[in-house]
Amino acid sequence: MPEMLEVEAYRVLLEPLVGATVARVVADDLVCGRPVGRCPIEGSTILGLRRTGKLLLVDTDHHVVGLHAGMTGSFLLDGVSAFDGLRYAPAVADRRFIRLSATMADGRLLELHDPRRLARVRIDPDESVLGPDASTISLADFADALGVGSTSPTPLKARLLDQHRIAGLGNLLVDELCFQAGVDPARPAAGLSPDEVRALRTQMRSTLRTLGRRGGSHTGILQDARVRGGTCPRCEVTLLRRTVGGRTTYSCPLHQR
DNA sequence: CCGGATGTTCACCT
DNA sequence: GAGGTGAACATCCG
Repeated sequence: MPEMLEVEAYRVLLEPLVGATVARVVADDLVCGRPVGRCPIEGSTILGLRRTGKLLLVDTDHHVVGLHAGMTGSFLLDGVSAFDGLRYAPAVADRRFIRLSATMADGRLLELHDPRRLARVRIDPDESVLGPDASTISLADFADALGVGSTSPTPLKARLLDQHRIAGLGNLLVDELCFQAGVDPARPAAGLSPDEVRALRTQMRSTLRTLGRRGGSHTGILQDARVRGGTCPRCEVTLLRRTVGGRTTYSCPLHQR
């Protein structure tokens, strides 16, 4: 599930916890791994919730807690998921996969559900390793992140997925945005013209806004065609299926150049 | 049974 | 140093 749109939904879900004091944290090896000793978050008061890219940041009066949902993690507040009522609701009901429970002093309950155990919880994470958030990155920083003008052969998609350069985009969002922008994700990012860079950023913002409203990363126009032999929603030709930037990539051979 | 999946990290190559 | 590849994590789905 989680690319930045889903993580933003988690942030909104958990926002009401601002002001709450954490009474008790029960977790497996994700956080406060030692069986003996207290979790350093117990007794802390939540001051705010932020997000950079796919990282959800909980500011408390003692520490910052970094919550990363990995590939299959989602959060529940008093049993309610951020996706309840939405079209695409991950199965979050299986209690076997609750990896962390945090009880507030007022009785409210925050839980992390994560079948594949790819989620991570970090105390005082190093936020400086993340690039600017994709939804707010400036044009200059965007061009910088792509390495425009350099001689690097690295494909556009690899640059867009690189969380150190731009934070928040995942495999689905990148394919969707390259499709919408009509750009081949395998092209060297460094070779994009200034006009293309500007257009790509505009498309990125619009894709994030549209899919965010619609319900997440998997609500793009390309989503249903992301199968072997899938056809372009515009041209009807068979989509290209390749590995680009280490991830399975679908693109249209005709209108993405 | 096998392959692949929305993510990250690390070892190991070129 | 820069990139790429494959494995690992644990589970589900086609």
